Amino acid sequence: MEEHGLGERKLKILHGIIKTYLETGEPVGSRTISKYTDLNLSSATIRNEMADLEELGYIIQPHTSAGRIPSDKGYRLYVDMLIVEKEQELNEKQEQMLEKADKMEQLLKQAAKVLASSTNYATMVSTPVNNSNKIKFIQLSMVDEEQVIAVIVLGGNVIKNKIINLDEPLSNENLLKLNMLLNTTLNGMPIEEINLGLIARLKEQAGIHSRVVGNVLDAVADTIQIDEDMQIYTSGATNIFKYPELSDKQSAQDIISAFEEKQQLTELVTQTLAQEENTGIQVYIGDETPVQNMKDCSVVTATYELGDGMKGTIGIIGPKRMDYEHVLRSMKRLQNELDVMFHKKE
Amino acid sequence: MEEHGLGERKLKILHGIIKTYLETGEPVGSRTISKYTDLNLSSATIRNEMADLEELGYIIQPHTSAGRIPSDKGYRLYVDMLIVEKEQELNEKQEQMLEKADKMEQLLKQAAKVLASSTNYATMVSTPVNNSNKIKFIQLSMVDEEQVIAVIVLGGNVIKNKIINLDEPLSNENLLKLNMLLNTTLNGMPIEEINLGLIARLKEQAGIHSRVVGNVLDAVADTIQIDEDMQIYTSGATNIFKYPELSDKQSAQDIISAFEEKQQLTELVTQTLAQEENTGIQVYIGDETPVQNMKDCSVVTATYELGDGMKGTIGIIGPKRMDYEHVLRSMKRLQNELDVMFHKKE
DNA sequence: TGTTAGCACTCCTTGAAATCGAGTGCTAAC
DNA sequence: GTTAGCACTCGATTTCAAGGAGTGCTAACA
Repeated sequence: MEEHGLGERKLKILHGIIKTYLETGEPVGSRTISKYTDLNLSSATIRNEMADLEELGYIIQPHTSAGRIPSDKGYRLYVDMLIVEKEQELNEKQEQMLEKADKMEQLLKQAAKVLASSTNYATMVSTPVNNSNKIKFIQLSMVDEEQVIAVIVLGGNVIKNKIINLDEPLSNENLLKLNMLLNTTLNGMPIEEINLGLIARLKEQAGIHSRVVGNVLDAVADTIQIDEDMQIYTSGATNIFKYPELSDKQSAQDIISAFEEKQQLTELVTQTLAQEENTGIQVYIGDETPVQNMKDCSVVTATYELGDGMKGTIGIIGPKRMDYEHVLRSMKRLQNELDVMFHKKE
Repeated sequence: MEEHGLGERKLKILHGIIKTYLETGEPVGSRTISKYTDLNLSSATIRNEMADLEELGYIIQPHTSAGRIPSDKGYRLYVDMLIVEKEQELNEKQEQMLEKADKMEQLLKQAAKVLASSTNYATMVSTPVNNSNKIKFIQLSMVDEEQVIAVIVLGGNVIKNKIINLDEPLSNENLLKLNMLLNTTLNGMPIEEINLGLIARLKEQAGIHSRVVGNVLDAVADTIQIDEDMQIYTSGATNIFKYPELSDKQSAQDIISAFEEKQQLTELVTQTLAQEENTGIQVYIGDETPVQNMKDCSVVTATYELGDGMKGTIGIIGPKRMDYEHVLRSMKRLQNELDVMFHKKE
């Protein structure tokens, strides 16, 4: 994690300050710490240590005659210690808090809701996306004289469709040929290998019918390529109003529009998925966050997996004085639960 | 609309008060009206009239020494007048503000966004739902030994799928039979006619294979029935922060969670669609709204149609001092635009 | 040398009092 | 019926004083 070079005592004091501040949201003074910790030191001594901690950048004094609040650096140290500590106690007993829901979509929505209400922060859950997925099934069928429907199933049973409007008739015979061609060529193929070159070759092989066939192939390629199908479900955005430091108009507006417009959350997910961490859990404090709108918050993300290279992200957004302990625990639990659920379902 | 029995002059004064209040959001005094209107009356006279209007319940005095603000009743009168007035000028020239987007989903999202940014209110757009839709195409295909995919296309090109896990193998022959059966029976059938009785009859006809076949049929029926597929897209929820009267924590929280949880919006849509209005545009002021969380707002909804009985809803949520004129105009325009777009696309 | 008591000082918070001003209702005159 | 004039009301804003939490520093203590 990091060299901090703080003595035991300074560490304890810092810990005390952060812990207290997490609860109260008010700057914490020397007297409080003096009584709170088991150090048996007078407030004066604490004051001296605090002065040091401030100089080292771990805490901040909002104004001369106020107590201290943690800086981002302080939070960071605290969280890092916490993560180390928590990694020990793996495989914690996990209750089943999620009812079974037969649709994944429902399940994830519910997960977000449960997480939000159990933490009192804003949450998001993304549907899993495939960085490297394979085509499992592909088929064209006539709907009527003017329309063909393409159905494609990817690994993880992701289904994609497209209705293709024909501008000239396509014989049953040709449809059959096309289906054969598509199946022999594309079946089992990872989608990232499907590119313009391949499509061109396919068109060539399809031979003389190239105009209609070409259109159909283009449509198919298009359908596969577009992977905007990551959905993000959010819940508890209004929880931020529980924290005065995020409740002023500007902050609230920033955070909530990030939640509504989803664009920024998508980036957050992408970035999270890209980063390969051992535990799969990441904590962004203040400016560390990839989402500019949330620079006054802390963001905790976790990755869950489905196999087949499908991965999704869970996220919690709250004030910097977040109950990191609880959040990390909840995260880990949900992460496990999702893993279990999805592997059961396969 | 309603008997109000107000004289020309009182009406003009009320109109002036509302109009001014819409712009400023501040209680409006007699002097302002005296100067604003073309009545050429002194503030004293206006004051007398105002006292009358207050007694009649059209305006309210927040406290003794303040100007007047419109009551819900006042707004109602204003809006009703406006609607009558606007119905005259149908078929107004409409600009194309929406770029073509080939996916309906994209189109609707964009519509919400455009509407939000052009009005500065919060907006929602629902995807169309079918009260009475017909099956246009239905097909089962083998994905592999253990899975069958059902693809169903409804009128309006709504596509539904379901992957069905087989617990015992299904021969190609039987699959073929099933497909034939499904097509002869269900094709062209309105979905509301598909019920348990029909399914039972189908199962009977399918004969001896009843176990596998039964499961498949159940799954198909299930897929069709579930019409939770109405999506609601929202935009500009944070616009409410532009209006101080909706910016306090409680109101903001109420409104925004209604927007996030969608549940209440769904009810709003359902209710709107149920109500058959000539123009398709409805205005709910304050307590009139079906959504409890929005009782301090005005809600304007409009219905758009796709033919085939597919209908969707557009909604605008803003403060009671909404620019009704502009909103009604925008609504009507968007309504038309959507109609045009969708009918073009068929 | 590290710890602590004591004290002057800072500066935010709270609340009361003073002031301001927009707007009213009423009366009397036109 | 309309209007000018005036006393009055009452929320909003500003001002000011007190209160108090917390600090930094110094000097004494173990």
